[in-house]
Amino acid sequence: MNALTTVSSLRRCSTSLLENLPILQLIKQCSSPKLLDSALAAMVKTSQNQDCFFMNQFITACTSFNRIDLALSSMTQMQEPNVFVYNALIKGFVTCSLPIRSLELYVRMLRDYVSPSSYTYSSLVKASLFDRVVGESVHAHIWKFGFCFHVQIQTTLIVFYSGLGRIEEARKVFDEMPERDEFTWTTMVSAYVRDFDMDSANALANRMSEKNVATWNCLIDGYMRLGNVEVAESLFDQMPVKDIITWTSMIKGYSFNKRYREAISVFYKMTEAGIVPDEVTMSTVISACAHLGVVEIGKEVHMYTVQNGFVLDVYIGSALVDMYSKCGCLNRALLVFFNLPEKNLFCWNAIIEGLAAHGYAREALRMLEKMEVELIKPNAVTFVSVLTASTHAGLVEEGQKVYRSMSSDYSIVSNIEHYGCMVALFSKAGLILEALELIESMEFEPNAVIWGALLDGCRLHKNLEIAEIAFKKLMVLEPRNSGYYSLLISMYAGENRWRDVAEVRGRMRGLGIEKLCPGTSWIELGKRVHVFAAADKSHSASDEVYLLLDEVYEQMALAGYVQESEGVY
DNA sequence: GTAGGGTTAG
Repeated sequence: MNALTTVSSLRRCSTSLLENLPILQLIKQCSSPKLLDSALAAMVKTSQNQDCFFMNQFITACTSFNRIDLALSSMTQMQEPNVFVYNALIKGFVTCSLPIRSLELYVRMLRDYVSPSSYTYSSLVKASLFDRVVGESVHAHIWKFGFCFHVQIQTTLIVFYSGLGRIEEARKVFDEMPERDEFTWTTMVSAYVRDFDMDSANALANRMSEKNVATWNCLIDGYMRLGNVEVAESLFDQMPVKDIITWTSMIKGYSFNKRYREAISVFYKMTEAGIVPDEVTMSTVISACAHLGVVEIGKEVHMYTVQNGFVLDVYIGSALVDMYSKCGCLNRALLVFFNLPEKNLFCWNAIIEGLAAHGYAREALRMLEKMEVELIKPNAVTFVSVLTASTHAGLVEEGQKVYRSMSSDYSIVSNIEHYGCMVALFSKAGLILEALELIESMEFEPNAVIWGALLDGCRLHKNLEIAEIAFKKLMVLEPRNSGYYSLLISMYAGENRWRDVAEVRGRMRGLGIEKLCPGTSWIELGKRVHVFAAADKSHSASDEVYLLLDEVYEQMALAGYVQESEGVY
């Protein structure tokens, strides 16, 4: 027997296998989107595609593989689809983010005289979350078909109205319900929390016979979001039962309020209390470490996730990438990034921002290309990173190309940050007029960052004329920022215009503006963070630091670095 | 006989 006959006999064999397998088993065993086609073929062959029970199962399977097209076409072949078939497909459209199509199918269902069930409306309310009028029509139908007292449907309606910010409507639904369960109460409390109305949220929560954990959690989250950490803390202490969401909400809340140390300490307390954290907790903690720049703790937390078998999901993944790159460990960030089993937009943004921050502009640009190849659509944040990197590296053409592709290929509208990047890119490259033109083309008012970038470019390229224009604007926007004065003073001094120097100095004095307070950097040694400023001699720890610094300067000089002393006045 | 549906942490 040659190879060809072996294959064809195998084929025959597998076909008959398919035919003999009970159809339900065949559908349930579909482990890939392709197998759905053979399952359907088998059903059509035996006319089982007319069976509503099987079709319901089949459509559900299609939905899980995102093959809603196949589900629809197979349903169209049916002579008498029943409510189960319609419901499966309506739900399928919602799951596949095609809400309008689910509504169209609903209309067809009514035309076919198939009576909707409560399941139909659960899906439909979800489908109408995007539009007020649609949702209201669905609500009307819910009344018309007698589901106005159905607890679960009414609860979804509360979600619907509160999502549109129509809290009074949501409350009306709540009040009109003849019976409510725990979910209903929590949903309504959560609606008030989302509306930042903690008084109403509290009042309602206190009317519950016993607050459930979800409600407590909801309130904690609300107070944290409003910056009321103390109340959140007291709720946390008061509540009788805490779950993982409670602990994670506290960690998240502290981070939200920039109290990262407390966030990390809650994490340790949680583990000491024997509560096992999950992926959400871990990514939150890692991100707190990133904000603090505490790489040692970050590593410890990273180790913890590895040792305890956490799934390296996109949240933990992007948090780790961000943490390592913010802590200066770009290599580790890259290592984590390339080993991620799944990467979403956030992971890509984290690594691109990391590369950009470390000055690897070309690599950041390459990453953008790679991400496009992997069909992840970049967003506005991605472009800010790439453009910033291009600016720092002076990659004018590349930056411009990326900027153009942002609007033409991705229809992303430039925000003020993108303009800021481009103005800086042009200014730094000496294309001062292009920068000015871009500023004038903006559809919103340029801010101080933009004029500041232009001013800085003018200093670099000695364009006093436009520097004065930028300075004038900056005097309106940020008249008390001493940096701009210093910049202009140094430019006048460079051209020996001492009278102008004196004039600007006089203005500074007149306004009582102090000299620029120096920017600071910090470094983590062991588990302590040390803060440095320019020309800082306060580190009495040892002279070694300064000796090392001298050596660094020397190496830099050897590498061809010329210190820019101009402009220091 | 079918569906697992509404609340809280990214």
